[in-house]
Amino acid sequence: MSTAKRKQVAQLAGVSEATVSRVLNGVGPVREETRRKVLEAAEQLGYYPNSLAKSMVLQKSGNIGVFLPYVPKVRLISTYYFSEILSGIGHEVREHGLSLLLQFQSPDLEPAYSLPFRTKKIDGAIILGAREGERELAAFRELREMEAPFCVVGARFAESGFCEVDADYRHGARLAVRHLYEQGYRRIACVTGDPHYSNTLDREQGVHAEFRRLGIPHDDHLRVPGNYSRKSGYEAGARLYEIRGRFDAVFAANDRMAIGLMQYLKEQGMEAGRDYGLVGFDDEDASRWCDPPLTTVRVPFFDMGRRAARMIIDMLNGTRDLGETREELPVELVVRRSTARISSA
Amino acid sequence: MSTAKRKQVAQLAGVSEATVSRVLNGVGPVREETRRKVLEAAEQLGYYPNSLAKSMVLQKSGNIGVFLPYVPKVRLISTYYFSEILSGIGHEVREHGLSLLLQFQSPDLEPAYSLPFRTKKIDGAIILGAREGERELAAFRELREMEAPFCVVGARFAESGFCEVDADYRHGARLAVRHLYEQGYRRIACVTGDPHYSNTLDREQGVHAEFRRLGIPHDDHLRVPGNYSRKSGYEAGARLYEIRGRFDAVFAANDRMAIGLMQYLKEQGMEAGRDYGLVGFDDEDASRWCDPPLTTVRVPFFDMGRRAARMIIDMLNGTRDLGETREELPVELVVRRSTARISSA
DNA sequence: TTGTACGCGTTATCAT
DNA sequence: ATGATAACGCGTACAA
Repeated sequence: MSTAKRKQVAQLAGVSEATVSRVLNGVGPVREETRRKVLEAAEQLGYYPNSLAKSMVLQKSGNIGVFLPYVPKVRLISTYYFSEILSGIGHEVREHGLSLLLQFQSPDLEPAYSLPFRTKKIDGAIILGAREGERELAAFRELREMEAPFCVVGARFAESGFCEVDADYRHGARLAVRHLYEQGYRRIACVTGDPHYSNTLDREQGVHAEFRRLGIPHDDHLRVPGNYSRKSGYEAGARLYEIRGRFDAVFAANDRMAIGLMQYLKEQGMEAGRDYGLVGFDDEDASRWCDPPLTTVRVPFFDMGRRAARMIIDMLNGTRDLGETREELPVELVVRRSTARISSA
Repeated sequence: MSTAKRKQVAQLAGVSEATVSRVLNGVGPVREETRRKVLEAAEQLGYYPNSLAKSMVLQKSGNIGVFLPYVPKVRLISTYYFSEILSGIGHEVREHGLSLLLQFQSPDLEPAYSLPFRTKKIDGAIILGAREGERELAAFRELREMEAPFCVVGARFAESGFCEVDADYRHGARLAVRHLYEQGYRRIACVTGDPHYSNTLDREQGVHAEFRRLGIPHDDHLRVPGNYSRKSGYEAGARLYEIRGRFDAVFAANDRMAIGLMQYLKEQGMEAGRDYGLVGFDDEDASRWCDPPLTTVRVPFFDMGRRAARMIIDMLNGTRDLGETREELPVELVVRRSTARISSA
């Protein structure tokens, strides 16, 4: 392993260690010739500064922690979502010389956000997939009291004062419902998501707000609970099939459920965009190529990641303070064939 | 932020700093009462050891780097693959007190595997999505010369001496072809993947080996190049449709392409499992719920991640040496409806 | 069983 | 423009 220390570079260059640092960090005045000598020596010795020592003296690790929730089936459920956000974070963070330290959450333990801060492993944190509840809240309060820079992505907390980057789910849901309405659908069923996430409620509120605006009466039979898995969508399909006379369209809280539902109904001979309207949420990859392609609401996960990273970076630079900042990125309706206008309207 | 140092704990407990360390690290003999006092003091002060200082003196960062390849559309192409492997790594690494440092590769730059080693940011590395070619090879040789522990996942390098964890693609391809044959298919087309990856060749070799064994003649028209994207599969579908009389089944080098191809042919009225046989590779999520569900070869990405992590951990512990170790995890044929036995065989 | 003292490789301050 | 030197917070011989 390379084992050249600053000391040796200094000796070879015939200068002091301090000068070596100055040259390599580009600080302070340095005679051009000295500079050259140092650079040469460093090059020759294959010297690379030890980032641990650097971190030590600077009192910052240079990493930002990314907390991934424990989902029994991350692998099955939220692949798309997290990959996108992570890519966004990585994209933003790359040029700033920061590193990402992945933090996998443990199953039933309390969320352990503060530990890596306490041990100085991370300077800031981005928290993904936070759920509602007192436990999360307590963990966040702790972070706030420590004045630890952190940003929650994809969740809203009533008692805020936290930094949050989210999408405008409510508006997205309204767009979706409005679109169904404009396509001639009137009896709109709603497959909801896992109630542990704030954005599940957001979507539902959006739906109902738009119902009110459009004068669509509320029908509790048309509300089917799901949990964002494809399976739960499939099962929702089954439940709705039993009352197929009562709905002519479905709003599903995410694409996976929409696709599961579409599949069940297809097995019963009902085709989305022909026998009923169907709109999903997220615009994940599969939505473009399921059959028929799914109308959905595009959520800018990648940008959410970027934005969150940006915020943390700013906080670390002192450019932004840690206080409440809730940002909701806009979503966008993506119209595909699953909501073709019904002829018999 | 928490700011209690070891010194204060020592004072409060009325012992020396060394003793504090001994207690907290559980080394050396310590009188039980001393132990208790120290623990109490630490608790009371909210003391957490500074991992930077610790790393500094131990000369190891405690992180292992995970290199993600630069793929213009990671987001579209390889989500499933990487999520799985990453989860596997995380799962294995969690209990060992190691952290994962994500390393996003830059576009056209040389692979920069060695830098984080040189700067002591990581103690070991897991490299994902390595491509064939002199550049990668040079980068790996450099690591080897540095005696840096690293493990390449999902790739094979002829000049090895590297540590590699991979899947038995060749065997998987043979299983797939054999299955098609057993289902009565005889004229098997082959949609290949991106030739920059070693496992692309592996699969193709497997196919041809099995062709030979079964006495299936080689027909170059039935080989359609793809690049693992769904789009390329769709296009392959178009090409094959033009010569639809000449093939009765398709082996696609991954599921995404298989699904794209299935989609194109469906648009032309050809149904997989009825009008032709279709088998994919990977067993990604979507394969279970496309229509018809796709017969495919399951690749244990999650386990590959675990295994790679395990190897690095062992290397760091000195339990395993850095030399050549190529491990190929077994794959498994998953039969679904896309290869239903043809009736007219 | 416990304390003393040194070193890990930097950055940054203060002289020079 | 450059050189000493003091931290940074911890592990660990070695001494007691």
